[in-house]
Amino acid sequence: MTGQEKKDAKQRIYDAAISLFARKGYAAVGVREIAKTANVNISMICYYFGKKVDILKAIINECYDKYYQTILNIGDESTPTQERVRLIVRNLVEFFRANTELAMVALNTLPIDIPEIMELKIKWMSRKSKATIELYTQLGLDTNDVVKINVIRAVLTTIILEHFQFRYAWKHIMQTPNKSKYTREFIKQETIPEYNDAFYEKYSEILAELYFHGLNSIVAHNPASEEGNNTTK
Amino acid sequence: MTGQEKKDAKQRIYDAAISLFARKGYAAVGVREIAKTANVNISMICYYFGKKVDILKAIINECYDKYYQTILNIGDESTPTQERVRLIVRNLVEFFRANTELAMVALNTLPIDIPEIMELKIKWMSRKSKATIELYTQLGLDTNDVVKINVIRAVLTTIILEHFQFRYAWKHIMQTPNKSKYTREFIKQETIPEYNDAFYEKYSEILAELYFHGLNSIVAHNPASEEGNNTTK
DNA sequence: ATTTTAATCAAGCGTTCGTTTAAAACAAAC
DNA sequence: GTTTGTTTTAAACGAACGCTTGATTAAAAT
Repeated sequence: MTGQEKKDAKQRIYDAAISLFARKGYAAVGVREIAKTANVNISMICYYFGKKVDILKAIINECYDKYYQTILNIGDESTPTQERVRLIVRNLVEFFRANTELAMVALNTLPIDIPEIMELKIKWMSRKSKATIELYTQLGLDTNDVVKINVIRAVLTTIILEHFQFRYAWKHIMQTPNKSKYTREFIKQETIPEYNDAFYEKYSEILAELYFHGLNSIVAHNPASEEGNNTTK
Repeated sequence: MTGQEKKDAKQRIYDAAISLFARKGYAAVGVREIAKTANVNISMICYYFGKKVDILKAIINECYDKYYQTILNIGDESTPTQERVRLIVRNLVEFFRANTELAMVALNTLPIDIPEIMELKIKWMSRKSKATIELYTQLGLDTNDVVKINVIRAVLTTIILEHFQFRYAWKHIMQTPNKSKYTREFIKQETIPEYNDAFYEKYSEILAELYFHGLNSIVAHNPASEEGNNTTK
């Protein structure tokens, strides 16, 4: 009760940063804005995190950590293939639903010109590649076919992330008080459901269906006019 | 020959901005850096574009304009469905291939806190929604089923964009002189093909396959335990 | 020959950036 | 009640930010 009622300053800074980075992007948010949102002094950020980029590091680490717990928790090779696909879709959807802003920041931030972030992302992507190979093999996919791998590499994550980004943007569009002509027209034209449990149950089911049958079709796909240029290391 | 040899200043500013925005993100790039890269004085940017945000507007407009030329150029309803899917995938891949940086900037920039950009994007997205309805109908998709629409809404664009973002990032990873342990390990572990015409022909074919069969599976999908909660406006 | 227009430049406006410092406030421990 | 270590504060550092100004140049139009 001695001030434990409110979250400690570090957590408030962290939460404010996630929220602001998600909405504006990492570079567009200043430390002063984070401090103000978190109701702390500017130098608290330095005190708890060091540099601004260290907040981003913490965000990326938390996100990928949770992300990999998610995709690893889909049973082993004894589980039927379609069931595993259903599980991975369902888990991913739940992950993004529970960590929308966290995932938006971690997955959207362009790392190319921030070497430390680039390295961090590469470290995690390296893990992911290894983790997914096993699933691809079970699906019957030729993991030496670089084209097929390039097509499906990040399909699931990307599709789901895009959905939550659209949902996130939509929420902000609706909250904007003064809407332009185009915006009002767009709102009228789009049919947006309630994003509740029922929606995401159906969403996961349909996405799993699409993913499973899509994958099966390219596993079976062997073009006639192609010689084996699939192991071009 | 009177200085027409080099592109005019406005074009140099525009090209520099696209390249820098793609690599670092809009907010992380300053006008001074754009001017320096374009080899012009800072005030030329104001002279030709006005505000910094006006460069972004021009980029977004050019991108979406080309984008819609692309997705509209896939024949009409008399064209066989699978052929139209093949066409739209092929065209989209060619579009992203020819305009990678332009598309990265236009599609990745977070618009929520820049009202003018938000409006611009909404204007274009509104057009897209209308344009794709016709194709969905031909595919046999129930366009009143908000869940199915939510699943496939931006699937194609998102998948292809992700591929080119990965390719873009990979190029920069390889160009970095001092690579860390993780990076070297990642490079060794990944098999990256030559991204030439042959690759993208096969890539388009496989993606079209995945998309077509995935779509067909969800068109046919009618869950038993669901009553009609699909018109929840 | 004179005026108009378009293009370019150096310099600087006020503001905000990420970061740091040194000291105050506070807690618990002795 | 003093000490000790943690948390918080105000103030300020130099650098970079977006943007503007006023002068200069060269070509075009009159």
